[in-house]
Amino acid sequence: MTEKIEGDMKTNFIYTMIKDDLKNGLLGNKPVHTRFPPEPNGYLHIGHAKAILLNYNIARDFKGFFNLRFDDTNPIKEEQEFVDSIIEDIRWLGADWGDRQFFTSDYFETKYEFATRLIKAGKAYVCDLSPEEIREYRGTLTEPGQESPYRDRSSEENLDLFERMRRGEFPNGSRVLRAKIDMFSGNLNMRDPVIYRILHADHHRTGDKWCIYPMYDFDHPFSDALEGITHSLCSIEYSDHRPLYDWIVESALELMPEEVKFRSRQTEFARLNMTYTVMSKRKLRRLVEENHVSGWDDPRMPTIAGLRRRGVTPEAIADFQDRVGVSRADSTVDLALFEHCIRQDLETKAPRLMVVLDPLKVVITNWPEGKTEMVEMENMPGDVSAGTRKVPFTGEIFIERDDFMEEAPKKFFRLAPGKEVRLKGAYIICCEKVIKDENGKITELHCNYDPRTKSNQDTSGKKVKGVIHWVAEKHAAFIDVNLYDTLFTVENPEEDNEKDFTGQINPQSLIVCKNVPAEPAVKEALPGNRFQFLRKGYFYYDSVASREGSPVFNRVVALRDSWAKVNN
RNA sequence: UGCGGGAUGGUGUAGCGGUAGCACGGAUGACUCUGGAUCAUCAAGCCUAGGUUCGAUCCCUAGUCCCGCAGCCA
Repeated sequence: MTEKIEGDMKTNFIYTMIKDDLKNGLLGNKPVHTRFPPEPNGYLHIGHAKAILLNYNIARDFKGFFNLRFDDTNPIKEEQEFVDSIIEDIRWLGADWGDRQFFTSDYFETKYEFATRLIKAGKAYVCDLSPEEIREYRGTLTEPGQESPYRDRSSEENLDLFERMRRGEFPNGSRVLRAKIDMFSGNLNMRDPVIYRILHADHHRTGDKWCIYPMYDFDHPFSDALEGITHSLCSIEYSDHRPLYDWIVESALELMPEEVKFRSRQTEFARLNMTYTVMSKRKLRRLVEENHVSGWDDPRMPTIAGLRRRGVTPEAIADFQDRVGVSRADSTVDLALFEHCIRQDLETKAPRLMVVLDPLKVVITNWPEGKTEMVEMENMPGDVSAGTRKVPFTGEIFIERDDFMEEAPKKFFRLAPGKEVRLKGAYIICCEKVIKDENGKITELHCNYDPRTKSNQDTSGKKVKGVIHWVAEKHAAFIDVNLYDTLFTVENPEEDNEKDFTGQINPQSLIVCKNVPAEPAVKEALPGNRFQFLRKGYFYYDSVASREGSPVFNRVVALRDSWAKVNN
């Protein structure tokens, strides 16, 4: 039985490691404890969702805990606005941190104390080198650094200087506190890294209480140790920081054992990349600031806020993350996988509705003048419990313009002159006349219907290959619809470093369809509802863009379209 | 002659000494009142070269290619 449970567990290198840790008793009687440590300086995106769900799922699967900790060590970049959006996004994703919401700034005092102990232990010193000098002394990738002339100050002097740094006696950039490690290390991070800098700036939480702030490399491992994080997961670019992480944790254990809850360890995994999108905060910010999109929550953005407004469900995102897995290898996931997860989730959740996005009028010449017939349609094919609805059918309807072809190829199963097609839920019609304007544009079709072919009561014996959707003109409700395509025209917008990625933006990424006819049932839709517009895709009632009485629907994702493939 | 990572079908990911599996994507067919969904079938892979072994994707050696690192950012 245990084997069965083990078998159900995900098989990735992190789960394997944790199982081993548990088996080897590395955690003692401590439960597995993870965390997600966002810096509140921007919006979360789908790549963050990978990290959030990975950490959260581990805590869930191993019956442990998951913390949310804001990494707010840099007052210049961080804002409350982002704290709020991050909380909203993580909640929406379904990751639950219970009451364990922390700010790294909560521990500034403890961290200061730790720093002073480091100084007393001769493991840190105040350095007066300028930023430029520090860079020069650091050496290069291939050459070792050289030691700072301030490296061997007495701990009394260091302590005094550090206290005065805190008191605000020195200007920004004049001095820093550095860990005394090894200027000759092959790992740049170990060359006496800066651990505190002077920043006379207001912090979004601590206000003007501090004018010195810890650096990530000092702060992060220590916060993990304080919170008892057992497995500190981060992305690959932090691999080089791991020795420093361990140095800090070991030092904390040695100098501050009373505060340290666990000897945390860092494990790195590859971040998520997706085709047809960019993921870096900097690039996403440019898209917003240069108005290539309408904002952080533009439905074309890979941000959580954007995906939510697009209409993607948190379940689809979770499923996607499960399928993507986690490894240490660089990878770019095919957007098609994400779209598949979305479709699969919505397939059984989204009731069907008929909407014509590009209307072409059809007059049914033999339909009794003025007659409206209510036809019954399933809300969810294959799911009787979802019930049916009545849809009005009349002699003047709209069909999709591309469901008609004047000169149709053999494989075209829809309407063409002299050819028959079924109107979904209603009758089979045959096209008898094409009406055009002076420019040759088709403005209207005249068709006749076969009264024997009513859906579910068909006595004609006719078999037609094509079934199309329609909306009765007289009863139509009108809605606005946004059709989205990928924001970029190329799979990897960042591939060519010479070209700016904004040059690859897809001019067709948003197509707005105004006042498009929909069956009257759409009037009962509520903001936040999702539907499948028959044959057109899944759509989301966008509460942000909609106004009273004029709903806006965003296409979450189109349906798979095998005709489009045949077609080209 | 810096340090640290990584290479399994088109894409993502399992397998860690015993016939290379899953998913997406692709192809073909069936079914269908959504060219949707569903079902069936097929194509497609271990970076290279040596070595160890009865047997290597896995272990060893030597390469190749790719990624990250020189903020008082995180």
